[in-house]
Amino acid sequence: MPTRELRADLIAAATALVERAGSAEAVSLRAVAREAGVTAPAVYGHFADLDALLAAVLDEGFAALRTAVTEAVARRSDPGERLVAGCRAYVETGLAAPGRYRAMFGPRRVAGSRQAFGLLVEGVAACAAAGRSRSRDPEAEATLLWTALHGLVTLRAAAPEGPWPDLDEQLPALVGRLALLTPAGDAGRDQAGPPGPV
Amino acid sequence: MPTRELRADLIAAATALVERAGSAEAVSLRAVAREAGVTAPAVYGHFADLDALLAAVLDEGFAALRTAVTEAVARRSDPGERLVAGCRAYVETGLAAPGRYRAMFGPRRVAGSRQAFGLLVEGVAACAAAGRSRSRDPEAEATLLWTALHGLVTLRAAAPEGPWPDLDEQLPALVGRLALLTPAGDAGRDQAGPPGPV
DNA sequence: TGTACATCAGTGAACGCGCGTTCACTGATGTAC
DNA sequence: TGTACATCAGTGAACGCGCGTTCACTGATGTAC
Repeated sequence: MPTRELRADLIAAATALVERAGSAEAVSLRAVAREAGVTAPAVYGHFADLDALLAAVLDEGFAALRTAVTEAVARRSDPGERLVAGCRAYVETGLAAPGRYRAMFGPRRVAGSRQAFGLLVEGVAACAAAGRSRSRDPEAEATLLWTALHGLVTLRAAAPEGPWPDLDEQLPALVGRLALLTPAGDAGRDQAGPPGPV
Repeated sequence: MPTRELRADLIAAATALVERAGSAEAVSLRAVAREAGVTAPAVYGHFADLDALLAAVLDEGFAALRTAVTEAVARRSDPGERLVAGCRAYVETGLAAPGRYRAMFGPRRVAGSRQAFGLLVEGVAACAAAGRSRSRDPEAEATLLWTALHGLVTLRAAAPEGPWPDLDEQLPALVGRLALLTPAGDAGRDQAGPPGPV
């Protein structure tokens, strides 16, 4: 058993247990040590206590979210596409580890989530500046968006058996409507209908 | 200590603990008994085990959600108003006991949530039938709505310190945009802008 | 190259604690006469 | 009205268990000479 890698192994083991339990509260220090193939006191060489270990797990989760969104956004230039791609990356990263995502927004831990929100505000504002969104208050639109994306991940995580519509349909509709995207290119397709009553 | 009321007292005690802990996993049978002013074995006279007790707590939560929505909807006749009022009742009931709400959608428990979804589909369909919504697929719109309402409750529950916009502003926008409401009466006000690019 | 020693990550034993669950019990309540 | 008895909801003691944390230790690794 290598020595200097134990810290990473412990985080990996704890991540697996959080995912399996679907919650951070149900994970014990001894269980993590067992999963990592090490005795319980060995944990204290790397973390002050169980809370510190779990905090590291959740921090990694927030970092994963941030990285995925940043990379997805960097790969495109059209503001509408960037917004949709960023939102999709957020949702997909969340759904790739739904138990961890849920724990990240669990009781008494919200940590690094506000950073992602900043990206969202910028994304909406960029769309508005480019005439791709009718938004007059990008922060309000971003709040609605974040709310909906969060709901998408957690609701699907809670009822994974579904039935759920295809993400490829649902997500552009959600983003298009909440960010008030206007119909150019792919995004906001569903805004095309007549605005008046049928 | 009265006898026949103990069952209700235990549920009330467990509800309080779930709320305080923000999660069902962190609640123990002995803690519930303590909170109810009774010894631990007394619980077994009313519930098979801790899981059964917690299930009763969550069932009450789903019943509260159902009742609140049903009553709010029954109090109005305009389909658009009914939809918004029902959604508001859902969110407010959830936020009144956010810990319990979170537990209701926690790992391995989803139970009675699909019923509320039926109400939502009907609400959107009624709006569409009355020409108050452009929806061509009420089930799809209802899914988006439920997703967003769920996100609204859980995200605010996770970060209660805010800052969050006023529900009176946020909720009609969310419902109006996702349910494709058309601007008549109060709801869907934000659909009034021009549909084309600025 | 070979020996003596310091370092220090992880071990194994031990502690006290709260847990879920069992069991024989007790003592209040309600009925029969 | 008064006594004897059945019922049964809740008690108190006990069990074995997994937990977080402590402590002295061990044994592999790396350095000094």
